[in-house]
Amino acid sequence: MSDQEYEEAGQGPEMEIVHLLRAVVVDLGRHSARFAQRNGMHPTDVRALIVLMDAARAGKDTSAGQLGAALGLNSAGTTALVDRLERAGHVRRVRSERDRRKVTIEVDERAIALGLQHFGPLIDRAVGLLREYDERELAAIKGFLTGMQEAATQEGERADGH
Amino acid sequence: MSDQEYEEAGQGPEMEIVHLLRAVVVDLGRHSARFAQRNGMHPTDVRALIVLMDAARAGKDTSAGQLGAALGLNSAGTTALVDRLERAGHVRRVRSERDRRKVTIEVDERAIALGLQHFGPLIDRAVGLLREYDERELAAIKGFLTGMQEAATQEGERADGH
DNA sequence: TCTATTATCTCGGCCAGCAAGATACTTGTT
DNA sequence: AACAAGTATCTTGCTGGCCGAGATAATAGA
Repeated sequence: MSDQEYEEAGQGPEMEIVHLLRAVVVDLGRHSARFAQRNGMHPTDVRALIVLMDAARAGKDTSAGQLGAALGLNSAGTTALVDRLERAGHVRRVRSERDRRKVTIEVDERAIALGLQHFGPLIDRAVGLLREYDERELAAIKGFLTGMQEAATQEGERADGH
Repeated sequence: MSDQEYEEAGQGPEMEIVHLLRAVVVDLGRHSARFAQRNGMHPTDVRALIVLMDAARAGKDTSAGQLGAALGLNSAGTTALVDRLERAGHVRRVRSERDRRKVTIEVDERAIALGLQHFGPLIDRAVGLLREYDERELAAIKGFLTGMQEAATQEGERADGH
């Protein structure tokens, strides 16, 4: 981004959308934070449940180590996280049969229901919004989001020296 | 969201975009977290700088209290936050002339340069992506993001009992 | 002036996460 | 089988962000 482009930030139609996306990220973050606080959880706990439920939807088990890696926690932090979630009844620890060092984390059905109760209305609104668009418009939205996702992950790899 | 809709989650074209948006939020969050860690900062510190720079772009001063309120911190946490940022040289405390109780927080030019260095490439990619779309497609992207922002904030108010 | 209000800071404590090491299990080698 | 090395998780002790309560200082109204 050149200095000149920065001077114009917030003015062009493209920059307006960039700022809008950032605002959406912030506001959705706040939405998650409210869910966390309302249920006596921390942001990390919510992120953990999302990771676990994503894996479950894909039909995969998640071990404690995988969960910690996905969240960027070390082993001690991961143990503390799972302790909190288990104490709150949101997940269960299950020793793996094959490799008895492993602990797979299972999400409790009530935690899923709790999440649906909070995020359901927001998802409904999103689906309702998207139903108003035709195929070309949906492709544009999808293309932009996909591009931003790639950019966000690639920028990270680039700057990390991978 | 009905149970039936949940069963179908991830399958319809609308739900695909919903999951995509969530993934974008997560990945952009990670991108910010990298910036934070690379500069010895915490996520809150980055959020604070964004709040301060947004206000500055709008031509407004930000007091310590306003900053804390925007981040959901109490006064003790806000003081500690500004202490950290000031110690790192990212901001300056300036006593207001009119109301000498107030402390306005000014962002140092080097912090702005640091932010541009990190987020600039990502913004460039976003602008580049958006330049490929025509007006109707841009309107669709903008409309969807605006709708999601409204939904995220309104859901919060609703459930908070406002 | 006296009181109430507002803005920030100070103090003490809680708790999430880290670093280092312990424990338990698995795998590869002999 | 026995031993060493590797792997997954847990334990311990500590750091530091944030909170609650209260102190300090400045402004505003009667």
